[in-house]
Amino acid sequence: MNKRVLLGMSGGVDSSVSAILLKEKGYDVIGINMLLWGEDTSNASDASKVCKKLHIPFTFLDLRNDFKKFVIQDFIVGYRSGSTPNPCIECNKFMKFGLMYLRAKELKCDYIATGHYANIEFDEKYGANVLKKANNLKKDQSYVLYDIKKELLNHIIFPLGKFESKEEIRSLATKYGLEVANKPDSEDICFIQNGDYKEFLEEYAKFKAKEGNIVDKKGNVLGKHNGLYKYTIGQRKGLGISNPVPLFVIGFNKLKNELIVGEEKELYNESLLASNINWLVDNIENGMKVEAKIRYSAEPKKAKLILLPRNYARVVFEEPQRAITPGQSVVFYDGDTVLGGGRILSH
RNA sequence: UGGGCUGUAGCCAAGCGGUAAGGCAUUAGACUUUGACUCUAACAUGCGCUAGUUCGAAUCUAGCCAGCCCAA
Repeated sequence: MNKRVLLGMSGGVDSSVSAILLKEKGYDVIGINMLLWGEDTSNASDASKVCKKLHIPFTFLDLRNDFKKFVIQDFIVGYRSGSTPNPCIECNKFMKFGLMYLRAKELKCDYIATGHYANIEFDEKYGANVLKKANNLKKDQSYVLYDIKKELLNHIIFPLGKFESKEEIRSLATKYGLEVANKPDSEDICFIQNGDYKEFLEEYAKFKAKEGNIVDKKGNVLGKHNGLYKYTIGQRKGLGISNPVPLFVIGFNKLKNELIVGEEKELYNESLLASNINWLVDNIENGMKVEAKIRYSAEPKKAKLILLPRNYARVVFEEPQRAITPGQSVVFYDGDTVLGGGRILSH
């Protein structure tokens, strides 16, 4: 009997091609579309059309309440506390590799699959299935997957992980006559339509712009800001201060409602403290050397890992890192293998 | 109303007779399944105003205006 797979389908090219690939490999595929936000069901109907074309069953899940509870709440709380959250990580943890997995078990599926760019392979060194970077490093999404449960690694398939280019995937979609072949890649935060997260916070979470001072490290007032949530560490745009050299946000003072700015060199720090560490492999040792990646689009950098109680860790880099930002995640790699990661609390 | 200094884009600022550097800010693209960073492009027919000298003036001269400083 064929193995059964529940495939998350966004209605885009990637997940649609994933359906083809799984089917070709002989899996019994069930397509599922999850509505996370808003009223727009066009993606669901795109996904449904693809399933129809490929003769696979299609199912639908309205997860909007859970999405609000797990992802949106975290996003809002993050900004309220002056940090910069990454909602994609929460979404993967709770939605795609949380609730969708539960649904898969209900449907008696052996695996779940998504169109993420990452690989899962058995690795001798760790004696288990591990999460690895995608072959196409430009599209690699292993970073946003570090917070899933380790046990799931035995039940996930990423059909696109081995592809070297997006073009191959699009041409496969064309070859099979999928209408979605030329849909643009999705970008930006999915629940924020016009790309303006500040507006979202103001309208949905009732954030109010509260004016305060922009100061340097010594406390000299350099200008005014209009709401700390509009800024993140390392940000340069939108300060409105004339200065011989560019100024960047280097910190916040929540109590005084002050934005602290400084020159680029002041953005560098050589260690960070992270909490809520999730491990995807077993053999982690205190003091071990890893490569640590501090944001989605950063290069992993050599660092030493110091394990602390209660799932905290300190990460000490060989070279100072630019703009270590509370709320973002640090993900640990051993070459291509994701060891785990956690949330940055401070530098 | 004696003396001195300054006046170049939203801000800072170079130029000191040969036809307006640069930085910040801003805007538009690129990059990107987070926020940022980064990259590319755009941004003063005009240099406080008016007259003059000159083939040619932001640059020299005169007057005026504005601001600052020193002395009364």
